[in-house]
Formats: sequence, structure tokens, C-alpha cells
Amino acid sequence: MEAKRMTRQREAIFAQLVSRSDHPTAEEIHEALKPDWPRMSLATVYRNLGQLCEGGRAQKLGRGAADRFDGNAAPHCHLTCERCGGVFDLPTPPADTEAEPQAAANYPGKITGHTLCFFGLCPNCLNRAADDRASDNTYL
Amino acid sequence: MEAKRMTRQREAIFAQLVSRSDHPTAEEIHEALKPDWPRMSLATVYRNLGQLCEGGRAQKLGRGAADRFDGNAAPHCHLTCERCGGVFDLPTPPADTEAEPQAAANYPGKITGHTLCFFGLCPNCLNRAADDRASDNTYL
DNA sequence: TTCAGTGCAAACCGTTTGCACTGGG
DNA sequence: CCCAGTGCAAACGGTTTGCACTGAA
Repeated sequence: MEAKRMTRQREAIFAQLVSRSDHPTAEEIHEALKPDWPRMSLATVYRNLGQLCEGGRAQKLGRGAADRFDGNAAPHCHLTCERCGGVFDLPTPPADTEAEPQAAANYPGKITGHTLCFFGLCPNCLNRAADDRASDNTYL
Repeated sequence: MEAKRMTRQREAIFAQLVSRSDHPTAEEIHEALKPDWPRMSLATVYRNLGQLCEGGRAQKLGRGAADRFDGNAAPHCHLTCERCGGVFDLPTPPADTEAEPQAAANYPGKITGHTLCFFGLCPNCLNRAADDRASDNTYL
């Protein structure tokens, strides 16, 4: 499929990423590498991070798209469609009352709340996916 | 409680927000209101959405900050610190094997996975919060 | 040698802000 | 009347892209 070259920069970026317990932004990585790589471009960091994510060696947290707003202020579960990028309410969010105390038990910070974030396909895209399967299977 | 003025624009924006089952972006709302409000500025949409969120009448989904990357590609739980904005791994993510099938049960889409998203204070900020309480409580 | 990857700078896109004007209270 | 809210345009910050150059295979 892809014939990726392993460059020193890519190694350095990946090394930086796995060596850190925080989850740095591209800019933070760029900054951290500056001493050793004074000429490395921020664009290179972005390109390599993107490629690492594509290759399944890293993941991007949050979704880089535009902010979405919800008229229902109560916390509830959402499904993010991996195909169209839309966000949808989940009808009956299963109450998971155990998760929070469980997670809080051995964490030295303070947990004030949580949400379940589901991902998959929205009803619409699920149907379209079925259609595609019948003919051509080129996603994306 | 709020000494906010209720303008026609704010009404329209809020109405639009609650009437929609998707979770529109500011731009989508702006676009949707264009027929009735050809002169409404996108900035007005943003300002009102922000204010509605502040007032607890709406919520912003996702976090508008910069993308963060994780060298651990396996899905696991994160805590987003409400104070410093950092993202941290949670040590023992409680396996909630029931959530997914439960949510999938009565959803016409397809659920392929989920994560627990916790929010609260990271250990560092928790300590700093305690310090502040002792002297001055001006956050931010 | 060759083309994927790089550095740089400009473009992009979503969001925020400064400013003078408007209209709700 | 007065100030919160508005429209507009410019600024901003994070991310992406076009282009000529470089270096891994």
C-alpha cells in the first residue's frame, strides 16, 4: 500500500509522542523538539502526526472539526458518525453510575463528571454504506 | 438571574438550536437563519451561542482547543482538566462492557466503539486549587 | 537516482475582537 | 437615555497546502 520512508524527523516526533504522558498538541511537540531540531517545521510535525494516526500508531484526541452546539444543556450521550462527521443524540443513554467512582478511586486528581462518547455510523450513513457495499466499496 | 437582554436575534438562534436534532455548528445556524435574518452576522451567532452556554441553556460539544495527540493508539479513557485544559490518561479505565450493546440496542445506526470522557481536575491543578483556596480564590 | 518527505511562507477556516451604531429596558 | 447587543471587518490561532529543495532507499 504505502511505501513510507522512515525519516529522522518522523522518528523524533513519534519518540516524543510516546515518551510523554501528557497528550501534547502539535505545537507542543514542535516546541519540545526545537533544541534538537531547530529547523524542523511545524508543518512537518502536523504531516507526521497525521501520518502516524493514519498508520494506527497514534490517535488524535477530540475532533478537529468546527465546534458543535447542543440546545439540550443536560449532559447526555452522543454518537459521532465516522462517515459524515455528524453528531447525534443517543436515545437511551445507559446510566453507568459505577464508572466515575471506579475511575476516581485510584486517581490523584478530582473527577467531576463524565460522558460516554460513542462512534460509529449514523442511521443515514449506515444505509448508504449498505448501498455502497452492493456496488463499490471505496469509503472516503 | 441574568440581566441579559432578550433580543430577537438571540431568540432566533436559540429557537434554531433547540428545534434541530442535529448539533449544528455556528456556521450552520448562521446559514439556517439567513433567509429570515439576511443581515445577521456570524459573530452574533458565536456571541449568542457562547452566552447561551454560559447561561446553561446550551452546551458546546467537543473542546474548541488545539488538537491533541496520543502515542497510544488503543482506545482508552482520558480526563480533561477543566482548569489547565490538559488531557491525561486515567490509570485503570473501568471496562464498561454493557454500555455499547445497551446503547446499540435501540439505535438504528451502527455503534463501533466508545470512550469514557471524564472531566475534572488533574492532580496538579487539584493541588493548586487547594492552595488558592487558602489565600486568594481568583481563578483564571 | 528518484520520489517521499522537508522547510518555508502563504493560504485557509473557524473563532474572536475592536469599533461605531442600534434598540431593548 | 444608556449600555448590552449588533453588524462589519479585521485580527487571531491552529491547521493545511504549494513549491522548490533534500535525503532515504
